[in-house]
Amino acid sequence: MNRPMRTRRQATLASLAAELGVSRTTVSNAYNRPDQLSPELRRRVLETARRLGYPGPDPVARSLRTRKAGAVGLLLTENLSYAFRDPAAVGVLEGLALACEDAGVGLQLVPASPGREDVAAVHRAGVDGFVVYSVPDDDPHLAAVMSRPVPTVIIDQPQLDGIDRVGPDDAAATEQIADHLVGLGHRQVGVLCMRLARDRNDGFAPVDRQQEAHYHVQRTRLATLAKKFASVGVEWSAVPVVERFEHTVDDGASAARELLDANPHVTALICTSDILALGALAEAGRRGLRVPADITVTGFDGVAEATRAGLTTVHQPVLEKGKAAGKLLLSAGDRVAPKVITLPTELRVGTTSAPPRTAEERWFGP
Amino acid sequence: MNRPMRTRRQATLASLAAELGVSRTTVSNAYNRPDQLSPELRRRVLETARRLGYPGPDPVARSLRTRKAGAVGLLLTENLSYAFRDPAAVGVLEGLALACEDAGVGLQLVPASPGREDVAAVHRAGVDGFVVYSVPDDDPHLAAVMSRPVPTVIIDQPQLDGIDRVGPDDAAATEQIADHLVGLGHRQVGVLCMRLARDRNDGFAPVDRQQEAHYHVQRTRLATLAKKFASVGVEWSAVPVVERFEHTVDDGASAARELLDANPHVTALICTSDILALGALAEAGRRGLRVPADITVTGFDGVAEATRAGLTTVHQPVLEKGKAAGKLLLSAGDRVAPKVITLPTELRVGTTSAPPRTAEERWFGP
DNA sequence: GTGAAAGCGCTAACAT
DNA sequence: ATGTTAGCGCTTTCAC
Repeated sequence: MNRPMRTRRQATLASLAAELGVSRTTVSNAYNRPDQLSPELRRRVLETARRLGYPGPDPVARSLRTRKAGAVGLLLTENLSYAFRDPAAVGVLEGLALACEDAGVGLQLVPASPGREDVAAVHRAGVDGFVVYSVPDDDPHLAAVMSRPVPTVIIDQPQLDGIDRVGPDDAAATEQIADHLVGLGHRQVGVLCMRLARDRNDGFAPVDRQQEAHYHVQRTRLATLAKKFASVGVEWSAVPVVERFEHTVDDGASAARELLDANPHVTALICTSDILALGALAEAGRRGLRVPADITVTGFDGVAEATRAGLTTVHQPVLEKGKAAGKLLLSAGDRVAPKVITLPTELRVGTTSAPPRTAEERWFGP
Repeated sequence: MNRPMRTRRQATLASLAAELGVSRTTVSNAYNRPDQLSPELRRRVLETARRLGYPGPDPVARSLRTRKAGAVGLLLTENLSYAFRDPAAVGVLEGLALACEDAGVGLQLVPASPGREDVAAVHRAGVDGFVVYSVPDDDPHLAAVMSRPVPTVIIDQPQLDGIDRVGPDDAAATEQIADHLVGLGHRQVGVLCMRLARDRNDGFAPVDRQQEAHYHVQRTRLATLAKKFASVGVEWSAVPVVERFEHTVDDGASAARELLDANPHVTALICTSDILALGALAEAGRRGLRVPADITVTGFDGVAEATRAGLTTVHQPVLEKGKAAGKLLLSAGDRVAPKVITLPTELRVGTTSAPPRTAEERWFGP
């Protein structure tokens, strides 16, 4: 199994053909169309190839000629460490990888961290299409992807005219949660949300920042909450919304702390992701608040760990989302009109939501 | 942001040059070496490019010319669903992705499921090198990778002469666990291990199968256990070893069940992975066995979930493993002799290991 | 069943 | 600062 280190290929299809005294076509056929030449000749070709150390047709040259790279790119403008630690993201990745494997094409993670403004990697990626997963609408990498003449499908966000997209109906999903909370009687609520824009803002997010959010998913969820609560007389501009740039359980906890320190009378913490909610749960415990007796906490996504924790949340099928995106991309040639796939969501009421305590209960115990 | 659907590029560097009345070099320079031409001319080039819908130099053609694909391939001969559900594997993937991102190169998952004998995807992948993660030594995809004239580094297994490798010292790590168990006084032990070969065998693995295992990691761990326990008088051929093809918590549980049904007197369950150990823990609970009072359970890997469960295990730095592999691969040009990186492991004694109960205790309670 | 011709689209010496 | 030349290694009609 030993292998010499060489940086330059020594044998090519042409040199092999010369050595054998046959045409390049024949050698090419030996690899790509075995039925196009006699078994005996093919055997000879392959045998000579081994002797000369010819590793078979160069994939890049082949791709140039056939105009197929045999891979799709994945653009993920998130810190990889967070992406791989978020079960929802891992689920999407798994589904996408599955779809690619089924089709026998590679899945290439394109290097594009949020900080790096360098978009060259997108231009250099030898892929037949892109899947873009949850990036802000003003991301330069996204613009680079859009400038490439290959099919693209976007997962979750942003929503772009004429571009295939797969994602849940965020407004409807958020309504499910909001209705649940409103029904329970919550009026003094607080919100923990993910990054709203590319600039870092760990703290309260005023209404204008909410409305101008470059992450469509967060914008929609907040807007829907605002609408729902306004409809029962809650003045949204008075509702505390705490934003976190990073998406970790610890950030969820610190956000909850910040919110509760400033608004101790809040009866429900609405989180725009399970990860943040898990952190909120931890912080509630730390403060000696019982969930749901003293405070209600809800999440979003329905990841396994949240289910185990009994979190009230809206579940969305993340694996299916990745799979659907992959399939959509790989069948892009067959279509002409852009396609949007909306995935079903389901409210899962767990053990972290209940009616708010009354004022008396709050002072004198249940 | 709308974009026409076209499958064939309409403008090329050459046609753009013609339109502008300049040479192709100049256009190329406009993209790749801005300092090689006047800002004014460059502006004109880019402007005309936009007008003609020229998306910039074709990545594949550029790769052919420069002999750089700008991506590395990852060969993972495991069912993706299991790979993405194993925290250790996800950690490796993350580390590798991080290293690639740092270097600005893509990371391509090469489609190669265990079942699929089709090796073509390996030949078609336009990559500058491969990382191979934990595959059996007789895997046809591995052979295909080795036949390609690009640098390769292997994570964990197999060990191949002349090939870069990064992994823990499995023998030493296993000794740490074995010493711990032997020291506690365990002599009647059972083992739960992962797949030993490409053929499915969910059940007991006789000694010869253990010794002929195509997965070097499992082979080493079993051999080391055999040696250690033999040294204190335990007849290894009498030690039950249960193998599982799939690597899930449920499979760990069912393996534990199978083992304990046949060998109820076993005082310790040694698992060759945390995932299997987590399953064993669950099964112990189901049978009403207290851990560690009634039975000791140990794992291998030291993933976060195992730590949370208090599992006694050997920790290995999975993230660093992936990172190291990536760096090694990306610096392969600088070296001539193959390099092997051995990562440190650390015994982490948790709350799942204790001395075995004596015979009396077993009958009359503690 | 086999070969000749014609590029795929680009970059990198090396001139000028 | 810009152009000329010479391929990178391969596949694919289309003849024979």
